[in-house]
Amino acid sequence: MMKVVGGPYDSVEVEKKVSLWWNQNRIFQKMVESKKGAELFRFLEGPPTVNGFMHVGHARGRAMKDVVLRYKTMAGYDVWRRAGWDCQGLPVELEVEKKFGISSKKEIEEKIGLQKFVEECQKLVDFYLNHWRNNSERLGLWLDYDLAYETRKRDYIEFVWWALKEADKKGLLTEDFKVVPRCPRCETSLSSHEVAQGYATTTDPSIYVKFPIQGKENEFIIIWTTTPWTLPGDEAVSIHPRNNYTKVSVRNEVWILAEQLVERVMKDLKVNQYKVIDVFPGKKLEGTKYIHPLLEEVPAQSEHKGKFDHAIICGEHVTLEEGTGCVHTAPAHGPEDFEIGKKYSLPIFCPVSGDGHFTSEGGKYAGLFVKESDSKIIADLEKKGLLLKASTLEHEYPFCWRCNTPLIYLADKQWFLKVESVKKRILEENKATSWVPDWAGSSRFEDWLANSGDWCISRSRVWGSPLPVWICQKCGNKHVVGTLKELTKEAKTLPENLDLHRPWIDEVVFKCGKCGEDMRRVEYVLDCWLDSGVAHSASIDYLKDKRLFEILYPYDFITEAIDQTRGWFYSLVFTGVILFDNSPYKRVLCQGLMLDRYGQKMSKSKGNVIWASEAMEKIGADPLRVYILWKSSPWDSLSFDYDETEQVKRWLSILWNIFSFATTYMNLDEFNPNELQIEKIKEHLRPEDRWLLSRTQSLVKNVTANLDALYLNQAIRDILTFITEDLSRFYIRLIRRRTWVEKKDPDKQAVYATLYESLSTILRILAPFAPYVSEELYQALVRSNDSNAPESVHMAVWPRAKDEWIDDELEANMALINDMLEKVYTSRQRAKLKLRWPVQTLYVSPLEEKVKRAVEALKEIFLDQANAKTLEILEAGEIPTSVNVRVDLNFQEAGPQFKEKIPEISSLIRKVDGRVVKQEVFKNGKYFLTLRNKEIVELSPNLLVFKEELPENLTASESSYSKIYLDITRTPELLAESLAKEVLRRAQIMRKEMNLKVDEYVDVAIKVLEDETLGTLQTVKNFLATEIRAQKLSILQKDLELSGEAYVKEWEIDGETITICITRLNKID
RNA sequence: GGGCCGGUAGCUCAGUUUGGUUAGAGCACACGGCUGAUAACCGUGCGGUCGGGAGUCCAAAUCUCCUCCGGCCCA
Repeated sequence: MMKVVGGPYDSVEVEKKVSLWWNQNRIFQKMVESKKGAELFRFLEGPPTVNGFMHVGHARGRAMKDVVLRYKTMAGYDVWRRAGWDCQGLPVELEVEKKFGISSKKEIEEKIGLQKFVEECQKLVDFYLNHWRNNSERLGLWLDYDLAYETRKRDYIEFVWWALKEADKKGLLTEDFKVVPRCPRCETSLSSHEVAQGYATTTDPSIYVKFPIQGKENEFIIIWTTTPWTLPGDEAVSIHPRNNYTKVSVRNEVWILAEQLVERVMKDLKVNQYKVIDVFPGKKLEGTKYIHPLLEEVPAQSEHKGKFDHAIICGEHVTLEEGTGCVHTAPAHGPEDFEIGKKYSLPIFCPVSGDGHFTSEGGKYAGLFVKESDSKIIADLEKKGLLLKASTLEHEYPFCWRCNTPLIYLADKQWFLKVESVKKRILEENKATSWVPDWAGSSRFEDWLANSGDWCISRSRVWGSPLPVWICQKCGNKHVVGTLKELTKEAKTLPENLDLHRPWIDEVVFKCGKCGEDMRRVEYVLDCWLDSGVAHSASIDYLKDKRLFEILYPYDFITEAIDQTRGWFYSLVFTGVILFDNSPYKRVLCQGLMLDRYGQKMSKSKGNVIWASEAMEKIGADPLRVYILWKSSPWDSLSFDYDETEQVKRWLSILWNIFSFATTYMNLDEFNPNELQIEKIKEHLRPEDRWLLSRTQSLVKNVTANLDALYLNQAIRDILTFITEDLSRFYIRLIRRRTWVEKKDPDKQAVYATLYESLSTILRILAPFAPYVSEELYQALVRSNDSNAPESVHMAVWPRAKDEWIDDELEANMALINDMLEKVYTSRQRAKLKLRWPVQTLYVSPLEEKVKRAVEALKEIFLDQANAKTLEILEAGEIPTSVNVRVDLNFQEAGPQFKEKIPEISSLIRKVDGRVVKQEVFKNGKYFLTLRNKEIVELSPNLLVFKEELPENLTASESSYSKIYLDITRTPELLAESLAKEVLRRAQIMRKEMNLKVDEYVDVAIKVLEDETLGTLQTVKNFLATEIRAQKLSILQKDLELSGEAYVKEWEIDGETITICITRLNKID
């Protein structure tokens, strides 16, 4: 027996029920089992950082993953879908710091202790990991969670080490300087993210300094700076190669600066008399040497004698918005300075230590805090006559977000993976990768790759994979550890039960192979992007057993948000090429970002974040998924708006109601889908049935193609349109009457077979998008009848489109019929004719031949839906005989052509029967008129105007395909039928209000006031009795005798009061 | 400053690859209708300088150039 889908659609309720059922019956495991041995589809899960909660943006990416994986599974693949979690990194540390009420690395070491701190990080990760797994499962994302990989696990870290050792063998692991923003008080470096949140307005010195040009008397290059303390570290002056520079004569001196800035600088320096003596492009200055302005104060500078040390160099980064266009360059104190310094092989001279004090290399300033040195340096410059002006400036400068200390940029030793030698391979591999959308790979990612520099992989933090590098304290010998085995075998001291994290790993000491001294670990941890970047192999036990690697690598598919261009997409391809010389992924779906309803980025500080758990509780996982997938292309940004999810819920409700309708009647009629397949009842299929079957197959075809192309929104949109337009709006409405027929009528059986076929197909293609509701409906419609059917819709086979069922002509004809029906409704509305009132005749005047064929083929549907008795199909361009057609000239067009002949032509053409002219014009494209002087005039359609004069009983409307005339004459028979339908409708409302079963019989009495009404109703008594399911039907003029079970209601119909009384026959149980 | 994405009705989006009839949907709003699957649904109406400017072309939302606004990434 068909299980009936009842009640209104309650997504949350359905999902609770289904997920319980899934768990109890181990459906996920069974699904996985059932695909063992099939062709593999290899998916690599990008591990979410398990820090913080899952928001709807995360849910979006996870919904996309799930759609693809479920689809591929149903399509017959054995899908590799191991879950993974990114556990380490700064965000976890920051949250733990907050928990302890501290805010710097220094405090971790001094107040908490590394061990306690790391243990707390582990606990926090446990907490969030649990949250993420629960919410992912609630969302319906089916991954293999039990075997999930975690970047904090021993085996995982071991692989990261192995990868670094491989990189080292290839000469790609190096130590180098990097300029990083640093808080001198917390003694820690800050990430760019941290820097961004600490900008504030502050007052700093603003000084102009003259740098004497070597070998020239009184010639200077003029620079401007707000950080005098960086002058001891100055190594060069940068100028823009393509901007013009000038030599300006001031008093007895020559100054060099950018042409464009001369006026402004002179004004600022209060120099009134000057003369520009030369103008030339900056490039010409390259290599010009100057004397370091603090050479005497900072003796270490005199050792810098390279080709470009203390020289003018060229840099595209030089702007002409402030200063002099000549930029003092200290490679150790600015990222841009550092970059250009490397290009010109300048020394990375950093006379400042991590706490912001000058070291002994700072000469005269040794021991001074940088900010305190500013005034001393200014005074020294003044003394030497090199200072042009010292004032102050208000500007934006970054401060430490924790302690509000101004940040300083310092060069620091860090570890890098070198990119140069592998870049070509990475670019090649990226070209071979399939990106959706294409531009994400071919433009955006390629641009990033082409411009990427060496990857700084070291972090001066605690909670991360430790850098596996040990350095000899004496001779500087370097030892990179690649495996645990190597560690345990070769270490000189090894703590018991070694945890690979800090602080335990820091206790491991090696003996130097060269000099025998102790080797200690370099106290860095690794960038967490390196952790996730090796997920391609670290997640599958590569070091222990390569079998999985051999079948999985490279993976078929990954999908993450567009911001992973610089993150995971990059770290994957980088490590893949380094280790295995190819990219770990073949295809990428790039996801857009999730914004709030106003298009603003969601952020905690704005307070506009929508958590996934909240959304799922509020609207349910299915509606959330469908909404997210439906609203925009996967790669476009999406503004999340709760109000809009209502629409999606309504659509799913329609689906639910369709099933409610279908299962109710199928159950009532004991329809058995297994006995009655389409093939068996083929000859009873009506055109609308064949149409629905055709539409269903077309839909399957489109959805499959869109899923293959990863146009997920197109796929779900097509499904939703089919459900609302084709099924609900059209087919169900059309076949409703056929389901009311008693007994096992083949015409009704055809409806059921058709509906069953279509609905069971829809469920399967909807399953990846809305897994819960699809399951619930599948269990009711399919599984309740067929114990041989797959246990779950997610174990069912993806439908293959049956081309032989697709009838393009039928679909096109039906579209034409619908177009015409719209016009009928328009006409009815104009004539104030309710659709419930039948009309006698409908004339169709097709404008194209195909319309005629469509109407002929689907005449019955057309009449039925239009509620008309007879249909007259006219020839193309023909007009019903009762319509008078008048023809006249289009004077605007005809005037210039015929000029003085116009009056005659006009009077002649008016006398002709317009119908004849119109038909002639329609057939031949022209009409010939003979004038009194025998001249023959050719009239083309654009010269003529036709005016139809409709008789009172006709109303007309026109579409691009046809013209429709409706005969609205109301005969007594039509009036009787109209009245019957009015009464019927009200009786049906009453039945519903009485909560009668659909097929329950009743007694009915109808009281009318007018004799005429009584007579009219008598003529349709049988019709009424059948439709209301009245065992006894009486139509009276006297008062009704009421029994206790009777339900009575008075109605106003066309100004007359009609009382309907319905009596229940069966007792209520 | 560079790269990429987007800008179409009050709102959310199609359409742009490949130029071609009157630029389409849904929501919202107004009016009307339908209803024994329906807290549903249907019709009609209202609503458009296709961000702006210039160009190419018989023809531009669509191609080219410039420009403005928003977003992401990089400097």
